[in-house]
Amino acid sequence: MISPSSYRTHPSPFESGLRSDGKRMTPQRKKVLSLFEEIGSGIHLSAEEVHSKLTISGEKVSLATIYRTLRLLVKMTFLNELDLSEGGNRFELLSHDHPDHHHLICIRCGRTEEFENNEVINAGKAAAENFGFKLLESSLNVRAVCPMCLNK
Amino acid sequence: MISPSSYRTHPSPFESGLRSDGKRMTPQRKKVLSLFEEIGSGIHLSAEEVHSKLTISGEKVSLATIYRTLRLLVKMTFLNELDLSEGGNRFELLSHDHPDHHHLICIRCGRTEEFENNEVINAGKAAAENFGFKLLESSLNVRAVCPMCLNK
DNA sequence: TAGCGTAATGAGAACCGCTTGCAACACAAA
DNA sequence: TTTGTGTTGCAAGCGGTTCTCATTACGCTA
Ligand SMILES: [Mn+2]
Ligand SMILES: [Mn+2]
Ligand SMILES: [Zn+2]
Ligand SMILES: [Zn+2]
Repeated sequence: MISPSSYRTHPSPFESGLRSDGKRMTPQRKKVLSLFEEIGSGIHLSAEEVHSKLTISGEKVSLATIYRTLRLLVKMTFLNELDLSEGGNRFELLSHDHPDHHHLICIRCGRTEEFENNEVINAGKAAAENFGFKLLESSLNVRAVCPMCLNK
Repeated sequence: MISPSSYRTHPSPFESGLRSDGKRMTPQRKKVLSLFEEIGSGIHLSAEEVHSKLTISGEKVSLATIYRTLRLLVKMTFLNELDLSEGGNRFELLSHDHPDHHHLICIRCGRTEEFENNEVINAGKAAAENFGFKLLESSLNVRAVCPMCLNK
C-alpha cells in the first residue's frame, strides 16, 4: 500500500529552479514567495513590510533571511525590485501580463499606481541603441501628489 | 574719490535668492555652486564626489555642509537631484536648455548618458492626469551595459 | 532511515549614505 | 564696533541593508 506521503508531487518552478542550482528549498523561502503570491501583483512591499506581515501571521523569519530571500527571488525573476525612493526599495510579484509597467507615486502618502506605456519602453530601447548600450531595463517613476493629499 | 571697493556689484541670482529669504552668502556655498558651474552641465556628482573635488583643489568644506548646501541648491532650483541608484544620489547643474532629460546608466562602470524624449514627458503627464494626481516630476532611468563594459 | 556534507538561518555587528545636535564662528545690520 | 542670528564643523545618530559566524537542517547516499 502506498502512503499519501509517498506520492511524488511535481516540484514548483521555484523549487526546481533552486534545485538546478544546488540551492535548497526551505520553509522561510516558501513563506516569503507565498506571501507575494497570496497578496497578488500590484502591491509593492518593503523588506520591513514583508517581515512584519509574516510576523503578524505567526511566521518567524529573520529580517536578514528576508533580505537574502528577496535578493534571491529577484535573481530568479519571481520578484521585481523597485526603487521608488523614500524609505527603502520595494518588491512586487513579477506579473507576466504586465511585465513592463511604470509607477505613479504620491510623495506625501506613498500611494502608488501602475500604468503601462509603450512609448516609454521604446524610448528606453532607442536610447540604449543610440549609444550602443545593451538594455537591461528601464523604469519611469512619476512623482506627484494624489487627490486625497491635495485637499488637506 | 570712489575707491574700487565701494562699487556695488550686482548680487548674483544665488546671492539675492539667499538674501530675500533671510539666508546668507558664505564661502562654502559659493564654492559648491561654483564647482558645478565650472564643470558644466551633464555631469552627475555625488555628495562625496563634491567633497573630494573641493578637498583636492585645496578648499576645505565639511561633508555635512556639502549635504546641507546641496539640499539648499536643489530647493533653490540651481541643482537637480537624481536617484540613479548605486551608491548615493547625484546632483547636476539644472540646465535651462535641457531641463527634462533622462538618463542611460551603465550598471558596470557608472557611465551615464543623457537623452531627451517628449513622449516620456507626455506619458508622465498623462499618467498623473488619469489618476487625478498633481504632477511634480517624472524621471526615466534606463539601466544598461555600455560598449566598453560589454567586451571584457 | 541514519549519517553526512554543505547550504541556509538567526542574531547581532558592521556598513553606507545621510541627517542632526550642539558649541564655536562669522555675516551683516545698526 | 557691537550684537543677533544664520552657518559651520564635528561627532553622534539613524534607517536601510549586508556581513560574520556559530548553529541548524536539507537532501543525497548507503
Ligand atoms: Mn508595480
Ligand atoms: Mn543629467
Ligand atoms: Zn497621497
Ligand atoms: Zn560601462
